Amino acid sequence: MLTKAERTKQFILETAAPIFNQKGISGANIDDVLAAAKLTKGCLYGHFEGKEDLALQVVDFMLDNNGKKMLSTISKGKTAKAKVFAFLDFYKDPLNTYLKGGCPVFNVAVESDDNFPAIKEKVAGIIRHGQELFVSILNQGIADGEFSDKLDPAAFAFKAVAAVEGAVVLCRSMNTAKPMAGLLRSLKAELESYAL
Amino acid sequence: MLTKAERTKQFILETAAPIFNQKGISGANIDDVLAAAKLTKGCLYGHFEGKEDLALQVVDFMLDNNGKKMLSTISKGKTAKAKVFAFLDFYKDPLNTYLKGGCPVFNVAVESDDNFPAIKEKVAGIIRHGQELFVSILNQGIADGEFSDKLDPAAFAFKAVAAVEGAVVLCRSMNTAKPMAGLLRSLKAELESYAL
DNA sequence: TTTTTATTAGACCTTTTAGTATATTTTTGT
DNA sequence: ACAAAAATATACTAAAAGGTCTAATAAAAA
Repeated sequence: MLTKAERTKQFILETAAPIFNQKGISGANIDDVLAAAKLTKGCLYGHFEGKEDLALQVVDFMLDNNGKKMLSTISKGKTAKAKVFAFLDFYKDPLNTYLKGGCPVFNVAVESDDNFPAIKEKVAGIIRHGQELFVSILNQGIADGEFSDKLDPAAFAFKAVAAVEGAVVLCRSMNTAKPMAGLLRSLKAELESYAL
Repeated sequence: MLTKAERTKQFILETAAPIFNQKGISGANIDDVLAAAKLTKGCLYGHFEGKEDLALQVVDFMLDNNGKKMLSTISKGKTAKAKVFAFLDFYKDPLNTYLKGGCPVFNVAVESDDNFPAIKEKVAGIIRHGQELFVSILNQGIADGEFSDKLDPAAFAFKAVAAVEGAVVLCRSMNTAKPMAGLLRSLKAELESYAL
């Protein structure tokens, strides 16, 4: 069993995550988190050194969660095609993301870009790792005779992720999930055009 | 000739734009802007009601500029295909954007999403308008016999913008412009596959 | 159960940032 | 060039946000 302190810390991270994801690292403040968690300064500062530390751990928490969720989603697909489709469908409801405020990877990438070098490196690593995984899935698909070797795994992986992440932002801004459906259809068709 | 006050205001907006684009609306502060512009409070508050007003006008300034730049870029293309290619090439150097900090439309879209409803609506309008323009260019291309009517203008317009904008963020985070080149090639090839 | 230790509440302090008021300088129209 | 008006600098105040300290409470060990 987790100790009381560990549970409280976890609870703070869980409570802070949607606040940071929606308001951003700069926009979120300690008092918001405390009010949402119904906790007080003394408690929070018993678990975190300060806002910077909290922000870093919240980001870690969000990105780790996202990675796990993504992996479990993808692993449900048995074939390469099914894995890619599962990945794409993960983004089908951009207005109601499992974590309020859209994709944390992307949100953090945008904000950390010019402001938080340590966090930027962390996200960059996750993005790179995601690309590698995507590429390895497509390569497996080619090796298994699922796809033609005309398929450029790196190019498709990047295109798919860029498109889908960009689409989340566009959809959320315009307040409609509709264009996402068309995009997912198009990306699926594009992949299927390489099917053997 | 512009009055002194108008020039100063313009200068403040120009100075503030890269700061807001890089740090975000929440992350940017008045003193940053004043230091960069080598101006003082009294001056700034003579032109803007407060931070909120400044933020709103800086956003307007950035988005208007972007729109003008985009339009002039696109209008250099004579055919529909050339216009779309010009649009795509606009994004070819994501690490060195004309305005420091990446694409202001996207940055503002991400941050305003859950925090600044008025700004969110403004960006949403710009995105919608951009889509309409893109679609009308593609429709013109179909009407002119440049493209097959198998081309779905709305779907392609959304896909292209989402991909390119998403790619800017991914490239900036990973600190490499390389994948963007492949993406632009792929989007161009995709469009050309509908050429007659 | 009692003692010890860890955790949390709440009041307080500090720093940062936004905003104001007034004096001074600079424009601008005559 | 001069007077009126506008624009700007400087010093100040206000508010918000971050961070600390101590007492009280709750958890865990003896």
